[in-house]
Amino acid sequence: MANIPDKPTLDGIEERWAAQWDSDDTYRFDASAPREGVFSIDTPPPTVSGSLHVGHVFSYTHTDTIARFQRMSGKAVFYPMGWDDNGLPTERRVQAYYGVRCDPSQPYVDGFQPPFRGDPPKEHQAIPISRPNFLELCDELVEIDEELFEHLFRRLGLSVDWNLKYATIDERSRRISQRAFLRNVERGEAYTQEAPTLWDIDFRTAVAQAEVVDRSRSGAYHRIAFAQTDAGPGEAASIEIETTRPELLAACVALVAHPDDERFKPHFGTTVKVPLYGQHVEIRAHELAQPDKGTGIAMICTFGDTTDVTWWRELSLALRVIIGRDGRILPEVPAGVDVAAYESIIGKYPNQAQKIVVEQLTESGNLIGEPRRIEHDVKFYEKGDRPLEVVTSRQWYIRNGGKDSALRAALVARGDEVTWHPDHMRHRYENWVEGLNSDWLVSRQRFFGVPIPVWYRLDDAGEPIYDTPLLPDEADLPIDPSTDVPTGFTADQRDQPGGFAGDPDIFDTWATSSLTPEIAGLWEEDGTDRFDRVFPFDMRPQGHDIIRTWLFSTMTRSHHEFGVAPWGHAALSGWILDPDRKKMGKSSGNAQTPDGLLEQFGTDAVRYWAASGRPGVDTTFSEDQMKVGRKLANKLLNVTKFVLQFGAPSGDRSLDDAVTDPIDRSMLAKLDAVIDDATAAFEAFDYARALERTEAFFWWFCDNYVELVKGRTYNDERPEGADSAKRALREALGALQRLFAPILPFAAEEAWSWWNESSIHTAAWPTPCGDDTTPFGDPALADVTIELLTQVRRSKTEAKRSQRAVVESLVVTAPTALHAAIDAGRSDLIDAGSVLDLRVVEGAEVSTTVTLADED
RNA sequence: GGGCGCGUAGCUCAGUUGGUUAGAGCGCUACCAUGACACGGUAGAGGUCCCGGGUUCGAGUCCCGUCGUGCCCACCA
Repeated sequence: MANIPDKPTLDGIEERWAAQWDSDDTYRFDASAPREGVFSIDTPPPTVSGSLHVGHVFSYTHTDTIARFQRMSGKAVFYPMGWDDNGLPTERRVQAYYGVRCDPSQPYVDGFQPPFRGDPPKEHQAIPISRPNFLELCDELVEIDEELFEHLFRRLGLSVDWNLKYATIDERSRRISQRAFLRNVERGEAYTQEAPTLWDIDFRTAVAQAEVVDRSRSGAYHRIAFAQTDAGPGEAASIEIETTRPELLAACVALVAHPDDERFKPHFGTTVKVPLYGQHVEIRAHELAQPDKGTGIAMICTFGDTTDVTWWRELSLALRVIIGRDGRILPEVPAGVDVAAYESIIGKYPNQAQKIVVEQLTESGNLIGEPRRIEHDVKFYEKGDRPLEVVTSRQWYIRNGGKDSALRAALVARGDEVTWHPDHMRHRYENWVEGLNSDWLVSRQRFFGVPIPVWYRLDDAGEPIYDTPLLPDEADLPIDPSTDVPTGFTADQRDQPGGFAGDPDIFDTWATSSLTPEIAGLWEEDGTDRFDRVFPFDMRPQGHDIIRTWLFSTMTRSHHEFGVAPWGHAALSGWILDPDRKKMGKSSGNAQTPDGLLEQFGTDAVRYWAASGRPGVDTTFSEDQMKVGRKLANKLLNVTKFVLQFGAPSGDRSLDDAVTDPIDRSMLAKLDAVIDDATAAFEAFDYARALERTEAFFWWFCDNYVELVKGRTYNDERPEGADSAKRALREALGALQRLFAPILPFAAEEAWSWWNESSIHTAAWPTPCGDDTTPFGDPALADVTIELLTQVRRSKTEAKRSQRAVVESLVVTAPTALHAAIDAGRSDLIDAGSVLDLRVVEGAEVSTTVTLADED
């Protein structure tokens, strides 16, 4: 065709084809397709917090290969893109970018301009601004970041339908998030409760179990003597405990030992006096106390850790709270605690208070021996910098089986409705669900997020009545209870006794992103039947690190709302490892920028590397693999040019009639097996296997088959043979281009465009030429001739001669059974090997004798 | 402590119901300007499949165990 360039090149094809696909709407979802004709993808909305890294390129490429395969297989592919922009990451980025911080007590400033737009100097003190001003800046920055993300994803060639874009903070997401929550409230699946929870003192918000991580920190065991208040004659006068948190002595409410521990059995029910602070606490028994830990008896404080919470609750202990929401020791002296001693630690952070308390204990003689240094794991918020504290606060929860074994079992069973890729990832899900010990805490004391859509009546004293929250009508969603007024009230009743108050909190990010199927699928949005056409989704792609958060929370919401799993397949991507086998990430400072890689190697080359990582397997970052991908894409262009150059076969015959040469039929039979394998692999979400099979065949095709038959295509004296080869070459080429299209969308489209009118990405997925009952040819036949060709090549290489060197005589020894096969490739072998004389003789083993002509 | 992976050529990895002489790419070595491709081509060297048992006619593949390595969870007085 006329469109073949003289010099095929990969340079610039990304911009050209991305623009073409955009203007042609190549990837637009057919909204009229029936459910069974749809392949729907619950795309992970990336956190928009500044920059993309190689991990994004890796996992999004995997999904895209599946999307492209399904599209070519005839499905209407529903492939949306969302931005997860609500929540803490955005707040943090806004603070860092503009040099501000949110202070809800500040008044709104109309037309506020931040002091900086990007990179405030280090010494800059963040200026406090009102919540509405802060939210405006969030909206502004999110828009900038989202443009960068979209640009990269387009450059990466994702076949997303960009008309299906959403953001987790946009109006639709807020409406759906609030609607789903209100349904949970109505059905009793969501509830509010005042209880001790893990609390980040810097972000000043509660955090959920799923967001807690352990980090190793150094600490010390302090052995402390508690005086017994009612020791009998001759008994030890004190009981010693060990603790890593002596600063919590003032919060001590009991000591606890195991009920079977003979050492302490006599003391259960007696009391001791807490050093320094003087409060009397009882010695209690509880199964959770471990005889082999420390001295075998522990102090219970309200609250040092989550075990304390359990003890406090189950033993019905008193409450002595000393740590405030800002992490400092509270000014109020707890009941029974010595005022003078307590005053010395008021206002201190725990680590500061610990120093003071240890000094005081040393002076008082209650510290036994030297503190013993240890390394131990401490709970942190995954985004936080200081250890979590336990703070009592009122929060909203959604039931997730953490406190209900029947629900837990039901959610585990939902996991069985999903096909996991790879299968072993299901264990991570089950493991997590079975290990839950609390409900899902969804409220956060933050600013940029979906508001919790409830108000509370205030009693005559102005205290909220939490038991009967005031709920909005669904028709009014989304609402913001801090500005909207509940039905039956007027704005001037806000925060007045007898009036109402809005819930000040927002939802955690996961509470909204757990609804991505509903958001992308327009669940119960007016004027659309979209949801019925896409839900349950076919595919949920995501990283295995967020099984416990995103995957599980989505499952929970779908279980409550619809009673089904939200997708049929969950495809888990692995990590990127740097060459030292460590996880690559921003934190380790070794992340390559995706833009740089795409620029340096080309998109297809980077995608090739990504697609060579097996599903769910951690994959080494490898520029070498990208070079291989570059080479492959380049080869695809060049072999296309070469094959098309031969021209089309004459006549208009069927494939079966046109391809007469057994060697050609053998090649196409081999191709059939590849098509079958690649198709099965893609259907099973194994893009890597599909690529591997296709690639292996492709190189065999280029290096052996094309070399073998090219002489025949030039041979005007054998038009039948030439036509057979040309037809077979084109058949294989078209199939190969389509097999590669999901992985190398740009090179495949470029090569395809030289001889086809419409996009390869909407072309039909290739099907085999033959079938099981009537194979198109004998796949092994061509191998016989190619083995002989290889031996001829070897002779030339060993003689250090050019492959073009003339073979004066080639004598092939082979058993009679192979003679027919050798004969089938005889003329091709003579052409490809530059053989003057070929003789075949009978012999048990295959061997060749090659006699090269002298050099000129 | 519990769960789940992984250990095959110098490197990165395939190896699908157990079956002739264990594969690929990169790298390495030697060679080749041959009708598209030097971002090319041809060929070569290179492996006690972590180790030890067992099942089997036959084990890289199945079973048991050891070691190494990674992730998740629990415990963290």
